[in-house]
Amino acid sequence: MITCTTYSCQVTSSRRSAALEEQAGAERTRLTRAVVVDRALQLADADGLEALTIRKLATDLGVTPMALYWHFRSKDELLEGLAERIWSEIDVNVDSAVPWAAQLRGLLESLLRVLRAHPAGSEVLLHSEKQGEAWSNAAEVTLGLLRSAGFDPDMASAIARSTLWTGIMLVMSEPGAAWLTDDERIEVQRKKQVGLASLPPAKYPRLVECAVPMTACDDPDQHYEFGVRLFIGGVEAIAADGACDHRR
Amino acid sequence: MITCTTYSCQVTSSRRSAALEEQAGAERTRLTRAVVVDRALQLADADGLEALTIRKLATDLGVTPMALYWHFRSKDELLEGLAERIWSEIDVNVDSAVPWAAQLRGLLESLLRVLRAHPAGSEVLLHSEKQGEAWSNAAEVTLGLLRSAGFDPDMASAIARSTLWTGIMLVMSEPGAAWLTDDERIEVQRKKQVGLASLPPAKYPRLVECAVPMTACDDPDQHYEFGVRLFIGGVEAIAADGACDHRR
DNA sequence: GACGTTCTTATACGTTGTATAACTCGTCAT
DNA sequence: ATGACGAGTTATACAACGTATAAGAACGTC
Repeated sequence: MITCTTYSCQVTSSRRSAALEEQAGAERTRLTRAVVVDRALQLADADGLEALTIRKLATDLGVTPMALYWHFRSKDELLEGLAERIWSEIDVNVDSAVPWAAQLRGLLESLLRVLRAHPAGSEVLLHSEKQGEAWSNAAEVTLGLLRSAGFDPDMASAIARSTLWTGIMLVMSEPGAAWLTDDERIEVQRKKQVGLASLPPAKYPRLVECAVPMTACDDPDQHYEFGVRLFIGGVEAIAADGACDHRR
Repeated sequence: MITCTTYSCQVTSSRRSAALEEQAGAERTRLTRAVVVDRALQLADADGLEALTIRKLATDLGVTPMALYWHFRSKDELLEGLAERIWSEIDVNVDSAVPWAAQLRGLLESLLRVLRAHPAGSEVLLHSEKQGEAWSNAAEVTLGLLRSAGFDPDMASAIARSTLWTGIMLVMSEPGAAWLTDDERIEVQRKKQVGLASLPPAKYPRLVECAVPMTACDDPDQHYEFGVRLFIGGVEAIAADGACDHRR
């Protein structure tokens, strides 16, 4: 019996033919949580999180949509899997010899590296519940270095949470619309620029003046360096400021 | 002729009866962009942005879903309307007599007031294109005070953008799941707390120790005050630090 | 071979955004 | 008054989505 659906055409009564396996470069290895998460992350990174649908993911894996529901109770659970996967990529090895601020900066930069490598990453983390093992590891390390620095649990928690959110925010706020071709992105930026630049200068002198730096970003690294300095500077200011909050 | 659909029952051949207008407290005033945006914001704030659907909004207004498409080309355009509406609520009157840092703090706090008043606000702004008039006003004021403080256009733009994103982030990162009843929210928090507290203390000493402050937030104001201090502190640090960036 | 567990498929339902075309109604020129 | 016209609304339909349900295939163990 041959079933031919919109998802894929494959022989189901006997071993799948090698020819069919090759088609579309579809791997016919058994499905696994890890395999599904991998492919899902690739898809989301390539076309945006909102383009990641169960059906597309399934056809991409050469499988029926419902096949995924054996491995994940729901799409939300899959997204949790994505989040955990992303957390697991961040490098939590810190050099405990350097000052605590440098350690914290290292963690934030590691987070930024991962999120920049995964265009869909920030949005995934944004909606995740944050309670898996990989998250726990990252949180533990962060809290550890802050507690060792002398912050009390309340302050350490607040700073740790802020670190995560700062990372997410920095990536999402990088000027330049996400997942468009480079040409399209540049075009969109240009359009926004002229939009600002052609505002009435009498009413919006500053906005007109800053049309370019408000919309574009010649060097992304600069954007991130600014953000990291802002955050670390703030934390140091708080550390110096509230000496009473410092008691362990 | 009487048409009776799932959306509403109303006499269409003659003037609508007063009795029908009263039902469900439905206002039968002519639809307007402003009216639609108003109701949409109410709906989104009440049940969450993902609960705001064209169909629900339409029945809520006592109208067919497609009626909304006369006033908005698409749902995205409606969301842009929501964003503009939210921007228009923020108070951009700053006391130019006080130091620039205090002015900036005032703007951020104004933004926070609005976003805290609109539970759906942060998510709306997160996806908005930010190019309406209300946005321009806010951006102009922010850039103005920063330029007057002596920051060059690049730095002023970076700080202005950061201010917005900090506001969004602070609201989204307030511990406590959104749009649940208070009881449910407390229950969810308790569940997360025990989840952390019951982790192996040998492997996660800090996380166990900080289980409560990492998940709960006795006083939200404290969370926001911390965030604002962190941000302003960072900006001041940058201002003091890079004296070379200070040339106007 | 028979069987139970593990995985996959087939089919179907309800909900979403919205394209298309028809319809209603107030306004105004005739 | 009346016919035309455009602003505003409705009726109907479609494709895509997440997923419930039940049936089927594959495979390790006896």
